[in-house]
Amino acid sequence: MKDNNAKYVLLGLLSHNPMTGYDIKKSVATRMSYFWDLSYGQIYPTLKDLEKNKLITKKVEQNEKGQNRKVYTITDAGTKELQEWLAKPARKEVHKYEFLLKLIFGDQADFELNLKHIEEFKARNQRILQTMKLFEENVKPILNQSEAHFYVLLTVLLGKSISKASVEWAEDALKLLREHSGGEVKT
Amino acid sequence: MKDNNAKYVLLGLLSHNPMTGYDIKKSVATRMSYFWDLSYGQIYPTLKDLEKNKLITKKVEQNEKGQNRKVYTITDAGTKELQEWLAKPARKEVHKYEFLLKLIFGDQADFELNLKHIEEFKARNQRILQTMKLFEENVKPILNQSEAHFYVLLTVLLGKSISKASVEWAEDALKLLREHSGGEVKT
DNA sequence: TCTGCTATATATCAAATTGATATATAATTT
DNA sequence: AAATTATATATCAATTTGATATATAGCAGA
Repeated sequence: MKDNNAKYVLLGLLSHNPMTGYDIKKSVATRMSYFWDLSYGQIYPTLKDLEKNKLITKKVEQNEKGQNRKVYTITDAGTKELQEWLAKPARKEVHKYEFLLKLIFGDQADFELNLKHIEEFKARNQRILQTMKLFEENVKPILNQSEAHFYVLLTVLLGKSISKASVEWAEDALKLLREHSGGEVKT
Repeated sequence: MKDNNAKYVLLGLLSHNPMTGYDIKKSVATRMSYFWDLSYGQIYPTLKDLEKNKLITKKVEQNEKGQNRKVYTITDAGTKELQEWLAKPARKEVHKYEFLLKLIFGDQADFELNLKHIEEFKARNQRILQTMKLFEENVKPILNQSEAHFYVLLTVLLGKSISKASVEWAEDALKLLREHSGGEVKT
């Protein structure tokens, strides 16, 4: 079977709770919003694939009201596969900062435009920072309830640190840019 | 023609200097290493496409020794297209932290494994931090030589801030993890 | 000298991913 | 009553990735 990260995200999440594809999408979009993303185009085919290979099992919940929910549960083989993957070294981080792509060509644009890109980046990171602080507050009181919470906290703390550093950079960059553009050169 | 970021990376780089596809690959891999990546599979087809649409022009350098170099130069239409793109708001940042994917399922692994993932992340970021410091030192003395250098500096400063924050997080996380695993619970 | 390694340079392609869209129903808001 | 949001599954064209193929030059070391 194909060996992509999506496979292990699903196994990992299902190792905590049985879930539907829709649940998984939501889970990734909240818990992992800072550092990962999965589309339905990855989730549903991968669920099929995992089931075919007996790493998870499907149970169709007959629901009178609404769509039938297909709830997936991890198997022992699935748990083993997950643990083997966890033992392998991680690949290096991948980043895409589209705004830096625009900023690095800032000499081709005018001052206000460059300011705007930085300000929008700052605003995005302020929102993320707030979210991370909220997550932190929510997880800290329930740390003792489950071993898994501790690891969620670690990931949240990285998101918090980086978004904070990003906001601080933005403030410095705005200052530097204003000096660079506005400041007359003194004798 | 297709409208992807690769197109604008090429136009942006060619707005500074005429280059070959190979030069572009190297340029992205150094200047932009922190925040963007382009494969040959994007570069060569996009160069063809840009030339067909007269946003760049090709000049084949007849080289007795070695392969012929195809040097591309941006046109006025290309410059205009670049500037229009620069004026549009940037999309939000995309991150992939594979090690966090492993760490967030840390309850399924053992202590040493989780430590190892954090340590490797720390090492990666220490290397990046050093590179960014080097870039900073190299660019600062030549800031007055070209307007473009100032914008490169801004991007380098963000890479520096974030890799520094990442190293610091790693140190805190290692401490927290050791406490979490090793510390006996007191009355 | 020749062997292997690195650098220059262009090019392609299978496999994976993205982002959008389609379908259907329930619940909630206006 | 209509519109919007939420739940839930599914597909697919377009794009991106990562690897590989091809060819030549230059250099280090055995």
